[in-house]
Order: sequence, then C-alpha cells, then structure tokens
Amino acid sequence: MPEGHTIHRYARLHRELFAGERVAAWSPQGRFAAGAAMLDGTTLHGVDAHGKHLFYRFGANGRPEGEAGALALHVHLGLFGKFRQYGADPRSPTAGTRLVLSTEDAEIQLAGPTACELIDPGTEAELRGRLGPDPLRGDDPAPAFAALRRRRAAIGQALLDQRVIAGVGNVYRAELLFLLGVHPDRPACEIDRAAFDDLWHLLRRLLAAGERRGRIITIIPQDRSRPPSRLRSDERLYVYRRTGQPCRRCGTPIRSWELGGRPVFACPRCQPI
DNA sequence: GCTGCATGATGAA
DNA sequence: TCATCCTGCAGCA
Repeated sequence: MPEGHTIHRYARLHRELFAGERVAAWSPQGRFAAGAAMLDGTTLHGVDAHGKHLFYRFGANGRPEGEAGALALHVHLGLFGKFRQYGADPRSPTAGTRLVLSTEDAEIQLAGPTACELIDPGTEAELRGRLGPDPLRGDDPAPAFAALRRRRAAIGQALLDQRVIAGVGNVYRAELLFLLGVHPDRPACEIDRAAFDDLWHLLRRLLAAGERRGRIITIIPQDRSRPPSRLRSDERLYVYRRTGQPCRRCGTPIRSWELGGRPVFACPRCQPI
C-alpha cells in the first residue's frame, strides 16, 4: 500500500478524525510505550505528509502542550506498515500494534512501521531537507528536474530516490514510465524540459487519483470497458507485476528485471530503449 | 503450522 | 551489493 498517495490519504483521514481532539495513546506492543505515554491525553493539532513521511503535531492551537508539545510524531510505514481505522467500536489491536490513537468516536492502529518516533524540530528539518519536491503538496518541481538532469543513472532508478521526487514507489515508477513511453533504463539526464513537465503533471494526476480512491489505478478512462468500481484488482495497472502477460496496448509480453535492487516492469515495444 | 512474499529505506562492506 | 529491520497474509502441508 504505502506510496505517497497512501501517506497523504492517511494524513487527510487522520486530520478529519482527530484534529483539535484530545486523544488517548498507547502502545500494545510496548516498543513505543514511552512515546505513547507522552502523547496520551494531549490534543492532536495537525497532520501533514511529505513524500512517504507523516508528521503529527500535538498541542492546542499549535501551542506546545505537555512534554510532547515541542516534538512531532514522525511515522514512516516502510514496506509493511499499515494503519487500521475504526469507529466507536474498534477491534482490539494485534500484539504487533505499535501505536493506538483514539477518541470516543474513532481509533487508529499502527502496525509494522519502519519509523514511529518523537522528533525535535531540528531533526524534522534535517529529514525534510533530504526529500525532493512532492507532487501532492504542490511543491515547485524545478529541483526535481535539476536532479534528474544531473544523473547518469537510469531514470527508473532515479525515480525511486526520495531526494529526487518524494512519494514515488515501485508501482508508480513502473506505471508512470509505461504511460510516458519511457524505458526505465534510459539515463535520467537525457530528459528534456517538455518530457519532464509531462512526467511531473502525469505523476501528480496519478498520485492525486490514488489519494482519492485509496488505491493505485493507472488505467486511463478511454482504455476501460467497465467503470472503475467494476475493475478486478488485476485490471488496475498496465505493467506492474504483469511479467509475461500481454501489454494492454500492444499485446507484447511485459518484461521485468532488477533495477536499483527492485523489480521493474515495462513493455519492450511501448517503451523502447 | 510453516514458508515466502510485499507498493521501503538504511548502513556496512 | 548485501544484510537487516518492520508485520500480516496467502498459499501450502
């Protein structure tokens, strides 16, 4: 699940559920017990997302409240991390649940994150400084273009580097390059301004659609014979994890190989090298 | 009950 | 490039 669209969706949902509310916090698993104790009973002021990172702020009206007031809760889901969300009648958390935040009306349960920690403003600034522009925040794309132009590495590899663009993961990488007709092995530095503009705008659209729908669907409307709600899960994507299956546009078998330590997928005919 | 796998990222070598 | 960390679930015995 967790590419940029998921993270921004969580930020929005958690804001809707909890902004301005006093929350109870605890760590069923115990690994975040001390942090949860600091958050317990404080007001969740706001949530925002940058790339694949979530930042939760506590304290009424942004004013520090209690020990945790000056700190932000930083969550990174990694590959396995998940939030479960419940209303007033939550299921009891699994033993692996790192953090539970709840009010009378709602509860979220976080399991499997790579990061769940309280960080000071300096650490947060340092962390954000390592992230490239995020299409879902409406960031200026210029630094991303400059970063791509500087790299001789494959564009498929550069797209997964969060310093270049924040929020792209393995699914969006594959689907984006397919839709652009760009071979993943092509050197990043060869991209020109017009091609980059296409890439950025398409990526922003794809991520925004994923954020709204809560899943990645990149098949564009004119390619569909059925409405999106009728799509089976294996009909949402063009190339990702479709190795050996016919390209939905030209019928050529989809190829996959390793790029930057992760599997990449492409149609050899629609994405010539 | 096991095994393997997954949309991520880091640090050591 | 490799090992490592993180959890849950499908698929198999």
